Amino acid sequence: MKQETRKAEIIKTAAKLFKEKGYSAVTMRDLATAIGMKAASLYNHINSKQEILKAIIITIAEEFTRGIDHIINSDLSNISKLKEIVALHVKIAANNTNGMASLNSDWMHLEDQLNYYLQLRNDYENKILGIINSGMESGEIKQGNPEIIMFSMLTTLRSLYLWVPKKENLNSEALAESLSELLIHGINK
Amino acid sequence: MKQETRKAEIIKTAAKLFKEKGYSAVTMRDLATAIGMKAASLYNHINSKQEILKAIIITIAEEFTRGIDHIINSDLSNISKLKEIVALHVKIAANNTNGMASLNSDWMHLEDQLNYYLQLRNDYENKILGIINSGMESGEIKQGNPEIIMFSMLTTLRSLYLWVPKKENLNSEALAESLSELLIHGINK
DNA sequence: TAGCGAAACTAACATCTGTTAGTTTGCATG
DNA sequence: CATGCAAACTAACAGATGTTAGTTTCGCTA
Repeated sequence: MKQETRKAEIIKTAAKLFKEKGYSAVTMRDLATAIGMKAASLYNHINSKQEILKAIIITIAEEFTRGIDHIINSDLSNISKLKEIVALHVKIAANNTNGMASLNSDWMHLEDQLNYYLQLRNDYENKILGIINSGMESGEIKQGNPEIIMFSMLTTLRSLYLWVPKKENLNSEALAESLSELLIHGINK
Repeated sequence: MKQETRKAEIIKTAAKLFKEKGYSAVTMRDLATAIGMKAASLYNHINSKQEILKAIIITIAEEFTRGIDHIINSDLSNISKLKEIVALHVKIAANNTNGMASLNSDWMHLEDQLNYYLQLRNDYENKILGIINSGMESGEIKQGNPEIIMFSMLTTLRSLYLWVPKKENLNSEALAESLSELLIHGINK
């Protein structure tokens, strides 16, 4: 097996540029320059611009899927499951800030993989909804509109990539703890 | 004064397309086709693609600025001010769903107006931070990291445009009420 | 040392892009 | 009916874009 380092470098650099300007506004010449080569040389390592986007987004989406399946299959309480979801998002956002930006903002530019991505996202949201509903039935969670709760929680978590890199002094565990506390108990004294 | 309807239609249609694919991926030919004219004809009404983006984003950003200044200058409690901010976001998101998408996702493609936009956004965030800090001092709000609270609240509110249009049966007042309750008191029973 | 292969390069392509110039159309007013 | 003007059109531009073809470079192994 050859070293995949060059391909990995291309994908990593692309994710950084996609975060700054979005997929459509980043050209293959931009990407090549950022790496220090000519655009045509990129094609020794990748097949298309689209393939780069797919590698970035699908990798993370599948990571989320594996994460939530593990949480769902645990025997934690519903509130604890939600806390684990917060921790999952904090961890992925911390490890792959740039990729998360593409997942959030450039998924609509997926071509062949668009339907697959949408399916993963839909399944993910339904699993969270299931936990919230179950928590309401068991009395752990206040009655309310489960979709509003999921929306609020998930948009906060999905936007973590914007915010995590600014706070390097705060470690992941502490951030996950603060966020869980906030989302579950609110701000009211 | 001539009728501004054609220009307004161009900006409104552009906002819709920008929401779907992002500023960079929407061409002037796409926009013209969506309206039912040729690309060159657009220039009888607008000066550049960039001007359209500016019209969309700066209009909303200034609306937020006016809104928060009004709230800040009221004599409401800090918690009530936060509730008013929620209502402000719900109202703007409901009235201008497509424009909010550009504000959130395409602000970095502003050229001349980029610094002005960033200044408005920064001022806005600092005003919210001021309310949260003041609420902690007065004992209305639990001690905690004010930036995490603001981040969580603001990312939820900024993403409302993704979600409001799906829930046409829910009116703005009810949504604002539910969201306030959720953000302030959390989900814990 | 010869030569093989990976990975860089130059050159070019066909198409798309924002925008301008110049022309035509058709309605409202004299 | 004549005419003036807003707003549409066609044609074209100069440059950017993703990608391919063919060539060169250079370190490793036989």
